[in-house]
Amino acid sequence: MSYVKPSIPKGTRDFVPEEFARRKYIFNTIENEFKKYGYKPLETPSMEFLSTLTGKYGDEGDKLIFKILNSGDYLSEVSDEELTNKDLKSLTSRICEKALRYDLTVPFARFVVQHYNELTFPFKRYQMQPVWRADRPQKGRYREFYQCDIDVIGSTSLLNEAELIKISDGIFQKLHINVTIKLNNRKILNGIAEVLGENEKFTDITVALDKLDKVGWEIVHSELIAKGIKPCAVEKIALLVKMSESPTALTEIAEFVKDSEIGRQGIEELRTVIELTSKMNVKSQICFDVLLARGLNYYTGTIFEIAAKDVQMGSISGGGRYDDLTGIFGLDNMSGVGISYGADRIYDVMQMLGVFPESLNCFTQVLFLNFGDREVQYILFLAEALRKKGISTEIFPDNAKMKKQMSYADKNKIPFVIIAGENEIQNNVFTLKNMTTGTQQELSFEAVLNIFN
RNA sequence: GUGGAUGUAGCUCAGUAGGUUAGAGCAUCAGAUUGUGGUUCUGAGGGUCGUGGGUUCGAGCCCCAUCUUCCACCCCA
Repeated sequence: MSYVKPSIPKGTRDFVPEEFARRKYIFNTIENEFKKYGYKPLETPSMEFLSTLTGKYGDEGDKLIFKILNSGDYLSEVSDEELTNKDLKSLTSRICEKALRYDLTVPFARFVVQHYNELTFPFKRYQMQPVWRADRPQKGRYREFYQCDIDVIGSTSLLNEAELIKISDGIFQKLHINVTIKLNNRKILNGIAEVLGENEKFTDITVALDKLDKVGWEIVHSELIAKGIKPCAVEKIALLVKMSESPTALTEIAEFVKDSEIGRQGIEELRTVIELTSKMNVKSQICFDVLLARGLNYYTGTIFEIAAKDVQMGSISGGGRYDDLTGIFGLDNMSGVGISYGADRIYDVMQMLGVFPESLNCFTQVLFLNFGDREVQYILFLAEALRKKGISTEIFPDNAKMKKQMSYADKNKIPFVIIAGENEIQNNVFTLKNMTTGTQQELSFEAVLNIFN
């Protein structure tokens, strides 16, 4: 008989009960914080039309979208000519009309436009669902992973930005992760490009600068030259890099872009956001970083990125303001701002830091040992009474050896075991054993219930 | 998509220069202990050495391909 070796696709994972509990803890913490600020839940389907997703994430992003083959005879409409030409772009659009979502923001934009008439603006929503990327997996990078997004759309107020920072701060405080919240504004970057006289090379410059801390100035320098940036502009960029490390970076950059209208606007916005958060009792470190660019090309204003301080891991959170994401679906003047938390990376970080509460390993509170049919009759009422009080209670299903049953309790980290055999029935009591201390006592029905108050 | 490493029991790994029946620890199961787990002792089960080819009298070890996982780049959560 032949069988397939059980395995799952690259970059996907099973979550065992203990992992699930820890993940749930992260989701709950995040969700509670979202709710506090009046964000409402939303879920969208795993798949969207491929046309909804393509063109939103840049060329690199488009390549990473998982496509879904049409059902049925999906080649019947395709001509032999198209097949032999092997033009992937036109061919995939013919045989794949659906794709797995790549993030939660674009489906959200689609949702807002589609349900425009039913929504009240500003609309605040949160969404915690898996997304899929055909990336090559590595540390902190999966092909299926969960994002927790909040967005507010239909408001240009910078109070939203400040609130998102405060929410992030609250979440990471609760999860015991020390973070740096990096802040920048796309308008400042636009202003810089304008001042440099390199408007059309804007993306090239920001992308090159974004990896400065990783690869160093030498490599960034040669990349800028290679992209055809004028030498005098490259010199100014070098100056900019120096400024970025200065404690008075904001003032210096403000001076640098003072001749650019949009640049000044960016500085103004950034100052407002920082001013607002300063009154919100934010504990995490907030820092302005001109070099922060972020790839997703729909951002137009504030951009955020959050990284854990004490461990080596890519950013665990990122987001920004987008002025025209709904435009592509036919709805203009709908500015939004949002941030996305990567649950899986947060999990990895917490695991490395060892900051998960110990209590998450405990599922069942009480285990009744099983000594046979008559004894089970005797414990049924107590088990029911405990469950009624909300205590997770198990009755061992088989009349197995006591050693096996005790061992089951031990392995499952069940803190209490109730032993009720012939002796207990005769005296109308229950023996309650505390598995942590190893002590046990005989108690009446009511006395047991009182212990679990 | 580019470059580099990796793959031996459920897990972590040994495996000497290619040579008979591939090992250990942990985990699992059973017993020591017929109403007491976590410690200890004894024993047992479990591997077509990632997969497919090739070289060789002979391959876990050498060669090729392929897949997996990991790391860096690209990009990102």
